[in-house]
Amino acid sequence: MHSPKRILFLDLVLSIFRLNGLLIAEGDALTEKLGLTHARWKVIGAIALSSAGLTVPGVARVLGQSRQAVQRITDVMVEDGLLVYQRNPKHKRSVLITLTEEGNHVYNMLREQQDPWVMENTQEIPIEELDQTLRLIRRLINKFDK
Amino acid sequence: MHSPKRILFLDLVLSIFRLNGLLIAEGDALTEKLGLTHARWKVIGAIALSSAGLTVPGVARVLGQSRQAVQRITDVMVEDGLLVYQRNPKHKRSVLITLTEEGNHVYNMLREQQDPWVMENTQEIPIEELDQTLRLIRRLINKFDK
DNA sequence: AGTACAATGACAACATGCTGACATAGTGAA
DNA sequence: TTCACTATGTCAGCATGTTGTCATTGTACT
Repeated sequence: MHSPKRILFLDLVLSIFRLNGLLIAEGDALTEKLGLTHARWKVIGAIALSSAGLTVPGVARVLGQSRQAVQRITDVMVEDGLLVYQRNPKHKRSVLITLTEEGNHVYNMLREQQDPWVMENTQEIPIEELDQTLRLIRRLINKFDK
Repeated sequence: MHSPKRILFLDLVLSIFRLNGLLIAEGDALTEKLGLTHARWKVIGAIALSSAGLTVPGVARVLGQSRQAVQRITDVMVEDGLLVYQRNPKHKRSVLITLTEEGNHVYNMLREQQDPWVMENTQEIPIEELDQTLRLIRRLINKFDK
């Protein structure tokens, strides 16, 4: 009933919750000077990583969020001049989101903050351990993502 | 610049975000019939696990959240009859939170849902892998939790 | 004892997430 | 082509999280 595995797994779940919160706080601190929040750097990151351009529901699928939540954020980011909606040759209504010049600039600044942060927090951790952990996390994601 | 480790780590971070969302969805689905939401079962779990009773800021510290957020949830849960505030012999203002009979009942039902869920999702995963992953996650938590 | 600092409760403003509902556009099969 | 189904944008309501502020209570040090 209270098997070691059960305890271990529940502990892992709670730790995921905890780490999630801490990572968001880290990211927010990292990007505070850029005027970004976690909702925004997630979107910027997703778009910057996509070569072909993404639609709003596309970003939502990548981030695993509702399209409505993403739409609200991108609407504000377009107003703020970080993103632009561009005609989508493949779809009359669903526009593509791309970074403006300013959006690209912010992304580059984000990278400048992020790189040393990653360095600092991974240098003592063997790459094999990171890899093993990522594999297990992915395995769990696949289990739950239906 | 785009070192494998950097990519791996950022991938891990994104996967943590993703898994966090999926776990919350899983928990919500699991406890839907009990009338719980993730904000509530987190609080119930924290209180049930503490033998001595917890204060509102105490729960907040355990969960890594703001005391205001926890206060809001517990106030509603007291109204709903799941929790009671009890005099704290050690502090005139800061009351202790305990489960009511109904709260205990709900927690037991939660356990009945949770146990098979844990079984189902861990049976193919060696305990060593869970342990390794938990250790790395904890290591990262300690790094960021200051 | 007195006093500065920390902890707590309470309230407010705001950001972000979800779901539901509706109209419209796109897609694929008969 | 037509028609059912899916995808998308939009609006609304709500749950949950954060931070900031203020008054009050506790605590610890001199």
